[in-house]
Amino acid sequence: MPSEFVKVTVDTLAFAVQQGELEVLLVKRKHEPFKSFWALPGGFVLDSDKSLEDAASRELVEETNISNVYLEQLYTFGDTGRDPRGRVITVAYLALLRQEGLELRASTDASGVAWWPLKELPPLAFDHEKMITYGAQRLKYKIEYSPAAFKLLPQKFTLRDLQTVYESVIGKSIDNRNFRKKFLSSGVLQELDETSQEGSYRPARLYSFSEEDFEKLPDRPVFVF
Amino acid sequence: MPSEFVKVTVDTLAFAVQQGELEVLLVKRKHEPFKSFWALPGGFVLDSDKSLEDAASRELVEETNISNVYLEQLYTFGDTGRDPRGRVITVAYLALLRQEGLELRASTDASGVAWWPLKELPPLAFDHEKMITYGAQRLKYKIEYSPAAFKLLPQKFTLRDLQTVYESVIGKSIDNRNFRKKFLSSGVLQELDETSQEGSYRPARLYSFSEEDFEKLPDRPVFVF
DNA sequence: GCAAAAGTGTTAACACTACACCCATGA
DNA sequence: TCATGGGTGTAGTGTTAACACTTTTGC
Repeated sequence: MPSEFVKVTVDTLAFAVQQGELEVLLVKRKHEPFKSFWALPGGFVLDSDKSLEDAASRELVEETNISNVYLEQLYTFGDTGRDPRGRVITVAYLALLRQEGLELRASTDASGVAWWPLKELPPLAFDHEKMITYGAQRLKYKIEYSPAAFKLLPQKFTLRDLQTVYESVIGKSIDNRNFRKKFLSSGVLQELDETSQEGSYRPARLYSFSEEDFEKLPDRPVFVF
Repeated sequence: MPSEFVKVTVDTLAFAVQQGELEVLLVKRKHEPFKSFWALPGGFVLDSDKSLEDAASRELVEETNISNVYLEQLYTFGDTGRDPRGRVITVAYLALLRQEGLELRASTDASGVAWWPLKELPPLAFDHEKMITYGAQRLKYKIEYSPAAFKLLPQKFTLRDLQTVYESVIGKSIDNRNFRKKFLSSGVLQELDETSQEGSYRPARLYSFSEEDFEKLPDRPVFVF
């Protein structure tokens, strides 16, 4: 076989925030190598995949039963020595999900599928720990200049929910008055006529994110550093 | 051959600013497909390449004689139909260069190597025009929040040089008083005891970029949108 | 009326924008 | 002395950070 042929896989880093914790979706491997280690869902790119994103999407459905998610290319890992079986180049994708309503189901190739808090990851297959560290870092930047946070929330959410997402992702607490002011004046939130009732205390107003209003925002100023 | 084996190439988008114009480095193809079209320098990843970046670096030397450049991964293109010969996945790299002092030399596989202004690109092979458009956009963002501009300049440069780089990349003119204020107060420039003499007018002070001072800057504030 | 989380305003420091003229040099 | 690009300051506006108490609800 000519040496320029290599194996290419796509792996997906699916993140979600649950109870104020940033979590990532992992599957438990049933076969060697790294049998019974946890790993990112993913697999080989096939000729039938029209695009790399299609391949990632197909693997995500097969291995976790999650479909119809927003995927964004993260990085391509291609150092030698990543896989004991030989050179494998992996294109990593980022997915941002709301956990509620998902029905995880492991494929027959896996002995489990589960959300893991980033702070308590199990031993991982291949270089997947490095990949997750990289992805979490990218998400941290991304949430600051893009509306990524809203992909981690249901359509209707409270300002507290939104703040919790930011705090989980960036790993710091934020002043709630400044946070609310910022978002209420940003023009990307629509105040709904509904409240959420979570306990025996004051109900919180619900908001939704307005994609159209976000697009209308002027470009940010030059020279941010 | 099992279908999960595919061909992978690395292509490099090498940018430089010359006379206030953002330019990209291209090579003229000697062979089919796209014979005599201009294309990005690049080629197949080999087993002997320890990393994708090594592969990009090796190809850049082979095809243009440029070595020792800073490379950064840009994006991986993998749709079907990119290459008439079959599925090819391409990992694109970004290189930021100063043109001065480079000795371009085409490989025997190419019939030319040259810098082309982004505004006057020739017809390009494969989907390379799309790749260049994407790379230019990324550079535009990148220059705003990172010290990328300094990679496009010699070690010693005038504030006018720096401003020209910014203006070429973002495609807009900038108020020179505000620009100077911004950078002089940013703490990343070191004023040198030298001036540059370019014509029969006032010589301009030279500065250098201080990587260490840049690293010392505090993290930018949260929520930039 | 108590427990729990929702919601609210002001001030001071800093950063950004807009804008037009004088300065230093070589020829 | 002139032509050329180098270099400078200020006022107004907007943005951010710091900071603590009142309100609403169910029980």
